[in-house]
Amino acid sequence: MPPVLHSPVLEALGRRITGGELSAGAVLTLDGIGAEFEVSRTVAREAMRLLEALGLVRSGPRVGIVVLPHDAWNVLDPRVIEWRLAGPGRASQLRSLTELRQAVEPLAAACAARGASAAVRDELVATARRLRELGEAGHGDGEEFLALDIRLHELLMRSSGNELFSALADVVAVVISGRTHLGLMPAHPEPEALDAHEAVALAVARGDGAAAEEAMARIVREVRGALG
Amino acid sequence: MPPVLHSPVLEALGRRITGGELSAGAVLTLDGIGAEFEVSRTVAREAMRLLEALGLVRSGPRVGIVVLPHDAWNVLDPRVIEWRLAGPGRASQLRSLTELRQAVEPLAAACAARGASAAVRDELVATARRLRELGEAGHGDGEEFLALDIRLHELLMRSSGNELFSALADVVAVVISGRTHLGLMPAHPEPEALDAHEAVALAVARGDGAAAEEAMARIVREVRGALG
DNA sequence: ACGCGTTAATGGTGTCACCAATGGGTGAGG
DNA sequence: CCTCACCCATTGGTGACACCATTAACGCGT
Repeated sequence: MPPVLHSPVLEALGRRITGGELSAGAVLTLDGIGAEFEVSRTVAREAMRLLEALGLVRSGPRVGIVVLPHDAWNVLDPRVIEWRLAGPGRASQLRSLTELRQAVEPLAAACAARGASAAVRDELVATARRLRELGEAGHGDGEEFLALDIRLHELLMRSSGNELFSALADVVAVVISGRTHLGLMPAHPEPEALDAHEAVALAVARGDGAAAEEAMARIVREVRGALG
Repeated sequence: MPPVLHSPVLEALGRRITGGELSAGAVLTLDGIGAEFEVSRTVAREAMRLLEALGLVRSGPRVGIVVLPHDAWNVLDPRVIEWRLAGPGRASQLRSLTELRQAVEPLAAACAARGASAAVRDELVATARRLRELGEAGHGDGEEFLALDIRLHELLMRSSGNELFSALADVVAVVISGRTHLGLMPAHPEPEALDAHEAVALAVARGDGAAAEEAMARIVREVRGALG
């Protein structure tokens, strides 16, 4: 709760490495980190341990802390994802993530059609309806549209009954958020996109897994198309 | 590798929490950990930080280290997955993971059909062929069959051209391995399963993404059916 | 000049003692 | 019985220290 995070160090170093500012093979030392961020060795060590757990660095005696090549990174960790989305290469990262969405979200929607609670079904159709209103009014790039879009996808993932899909809800949220904050979202969304969102909600509401899966596939395909 | 891990503490605590031995709300203290594992407070703190990064615990002054409910866990982290597969609830975990495979692997196979190198295509068909031989000879539950099965799926994921799918290759490997080591693998695999594996390999070899996706979907559907 | 064993410097690993901050439990007072 | 202020257990963070693996430099012999 106290956002007083003991590790702005981790944040800075993580972004620096994932952003390519520190490329593979670069070497850091605890003293260097401590000096730059004006922290003690202990907290530098803790930040380093976290970085190590994320697969970004590896440390050894006499060697210091060496930055690992990107194929050793824990690319599925939310922190790494966010850092990479904030740095250069965000386009490529966005493509990879969208491909993952393409794989997961349709199935998640199908599962949600089987397992969602009544309250969730209601909120889904209400959200989709409001989404259509905002989209047709030309606010497809606004904050409220964004929040509702995220909410709808999050509801679907979390209601899938699969904790792994639930965990990916955060990732999807970051991706959606990233898309509009990078200015890739049109003020007037494609009508078929709005149709598809409503179709997913309605399909889940009536428990039609196949239809939900198909409609969600349409959504993600459209998103993917928009990225090239 | 420096598997010379300074933190058997993390292993032990992680398994204890994910296994339910320490349920949500349980409280630990650094001194307690230090005393039990005979380590200093510093290393106990580092282990705790890692646990915290995995979403297993939360720590605060005067509060100690409280175990978080399972829906706060970082269920997509390989370590958490492995711990949970080793403890009770492995059946449920296996179901969730298989559902994830069902979502990801078909698309990954389709991508691999577009992006795999010539060497990979060759190895894929060779592996599938050997797999059939072993399966028909009644060694479907043997170690060599397992290794080849893992190798085939790993090749597909890693050749997908998507680093996120690559990262999931480890997970898939653990799942496949878990299935046979838990005795859920028949000595004589279903002929259609062998057919499907060969079909995937051949489809990828000739660059037919749609066929690869369909065949892989058949494989995973069969696996899922075997779990109930 | 080259190869190889020995030695020294480097920098992480782990421990300890210490102080600051915090927030939940406790008990006094209304 | 409820409120609220205080206390202190426990984490957060610092600095100094010993230890030791690894690397690089050195020196010796050929």
